[in-house]
Amino acid sequence: MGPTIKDVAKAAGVSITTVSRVLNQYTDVNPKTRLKVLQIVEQLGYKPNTVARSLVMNRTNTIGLVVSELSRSRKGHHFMFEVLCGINDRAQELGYDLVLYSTSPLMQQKTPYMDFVRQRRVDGVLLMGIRLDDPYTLEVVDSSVPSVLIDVPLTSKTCSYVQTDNVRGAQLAVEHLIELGHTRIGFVNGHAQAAVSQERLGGYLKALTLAGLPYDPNLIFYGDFEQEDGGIGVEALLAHSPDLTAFFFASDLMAIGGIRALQAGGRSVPGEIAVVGYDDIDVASLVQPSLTTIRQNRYEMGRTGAEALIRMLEHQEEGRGIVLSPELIVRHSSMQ
Amino acid sequence: MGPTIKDVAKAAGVSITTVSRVLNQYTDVNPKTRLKVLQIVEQLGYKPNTVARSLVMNRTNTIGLVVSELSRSRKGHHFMFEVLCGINDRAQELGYDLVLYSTSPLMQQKTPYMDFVRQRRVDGVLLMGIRLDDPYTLEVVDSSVPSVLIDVPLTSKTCSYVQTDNVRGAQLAVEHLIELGHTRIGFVNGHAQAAVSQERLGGYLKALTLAGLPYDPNLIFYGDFEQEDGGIGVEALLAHSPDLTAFFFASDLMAIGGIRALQAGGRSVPGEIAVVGYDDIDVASLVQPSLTTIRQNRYEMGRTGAEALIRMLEHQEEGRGIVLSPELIVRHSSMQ
DNA sequence: CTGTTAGCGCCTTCAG
DNA sequence: CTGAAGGCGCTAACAG
Repeated sequence: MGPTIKDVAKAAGVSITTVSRVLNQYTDVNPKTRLKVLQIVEQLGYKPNTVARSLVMNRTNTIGLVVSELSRSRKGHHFMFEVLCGINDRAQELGYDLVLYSTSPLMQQKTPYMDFVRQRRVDGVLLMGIRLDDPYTLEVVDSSVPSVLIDVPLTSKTCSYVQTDNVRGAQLAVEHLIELGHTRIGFVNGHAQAAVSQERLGGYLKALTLAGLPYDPNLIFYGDFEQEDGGIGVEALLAHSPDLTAFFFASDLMAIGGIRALQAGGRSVPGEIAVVGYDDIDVASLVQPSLTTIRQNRYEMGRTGAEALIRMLEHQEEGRGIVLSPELIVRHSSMQ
Repeated sequence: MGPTIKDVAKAAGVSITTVSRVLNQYTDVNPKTRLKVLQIVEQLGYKPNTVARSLVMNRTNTIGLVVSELSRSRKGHHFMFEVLCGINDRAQELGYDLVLYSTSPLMQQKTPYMDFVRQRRVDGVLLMGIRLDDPYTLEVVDSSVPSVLIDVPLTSKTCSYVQTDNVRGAQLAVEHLIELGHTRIGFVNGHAQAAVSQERLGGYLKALTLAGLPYDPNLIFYGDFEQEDGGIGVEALLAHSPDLTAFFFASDLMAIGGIRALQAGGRSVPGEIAVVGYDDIDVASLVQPSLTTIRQNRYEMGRTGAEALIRMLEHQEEGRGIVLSPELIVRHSSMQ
């Protein structure tokens, strides 16, 4: 293949050691020698072999991104891609390569987290889309490999997390509905094994409490973030409580499914029923009516996560939680 | 870190070589020895160091995915993510790791393709989102590194491509409109430096010709696949030719932008103007009116691309073009 | 069937 | 300021 450090050394008339010194920014090299070496490097088009370097340095300058069910779930598309972009951009800026892995609960059972990491030789790992009950969740927290969890609020010495403030987000959504005069607000949440679901439930309750509204457990439905779950949730909740005038959904996809079901049932949105979603995916502004929702800065979550990981790697920082702010985006689905 | 092959050898009372033989499925090993070694491997939790292996084998079992402007363009999100999933899944099935890189024309100018590949030590590369006039385009074709282009129909001994039949796709779209009785059909194409744009133009013309309709260059507008380009295109074309009754857009995003502009201008879709898009992104079925479009099986493109690359890698297959079939999806935007 | 011997390309003490 | 020597963990002839 290409020239090696040996070729450079020979052509420059110096030892391999000296070339290595020049390449690694050592200062104790004669300026003339340095220049000569750099010249040859340029001329030969020498590129250091990162594999060899990794072997001796025992670090690869590579971080892994582990995604659960990457291609299975449609809900992921909207959320994950931008996080991925953010991670990728920041990692690249900081000089790290990004390797992608998708897992499933089944695979996680077969291959322990540490085995996985040790074999791939990544310096650190970001994980996204994993649930509280996934095998890796605990392993990640306990392991000695620097890791960052996206949307799972757990920390340890070697484990950080990044998420948007879900309590606050849900609170913003529900307070918005309350301000519009709604008092009977249905909540179609995500599945209970998502950390975000628990937090959003907290925000929903907090908003009710602060407004002095009663908590009615019959107004809550647990779906799986997918579009169809929205419709199912709406019907289930309305069947039991026909007096609902507003719905808060834990994902935009569910909100869209919910709106479709409402419209199919002859109820107009926002005329009779107000709707707020969560995420602000691209579609949110394109559907009719356009969706009032809670925006998460997904790209920034990715960037922040990558940066947090690399700081742990390079400065032995301890794990910590990073919480970004959500934002209420008012559109037509909640207009009076 | 973990145990090395040396530890296994010592514990098993054999030489390193023998352990290596067992690990690499050599047949000339005493069954008893093999068993003993495997036992120790299991017991110690030994995992081979892929970096060391890569160094001596001179191959990393890793493929790169180079994406141009990954996070810049919104148009990419919808298309690229599913291709990515397909690539990732197939690569994983075939035992390869996937490393992600985003480039820009500027970066491509600074770092030649070969330098890039040699430094990262990937065995092969898939490229997506690059334009005909991107620096890498030619380099990829000429280079000795096995590569696969997504949506750029160029081949060489070491370079394959995967795409959906864009001539056919555009033809399906336009023929559908013609069958509905339209004879003055505007075409909002993508930018001319995308290979797909040239081909879709070909399909548009083919459909017209086969139907005996005249070709009017004034009915064609070149956008950049983004939503706003659709609106701009529609207005430009209508200003010149107010008699248009149908539009074909080279992307669903442009189609949505176009529909918005038409509606804002007081023209109903599909009542007065019929619209067909391209891609069948998620949103297509959610907008109002739902979008008639040409579906590309993006996931399959990714899988096929990864597989083609790995076949070149493992069986020294020569580069070839792979063309998948598009499909017309009829929805409301073209209904009479 | 198994061990010995050489590296893969690079970094890093340790002596000059 | 520079070179020689050893080793990272693994594979691959080459002898036995």
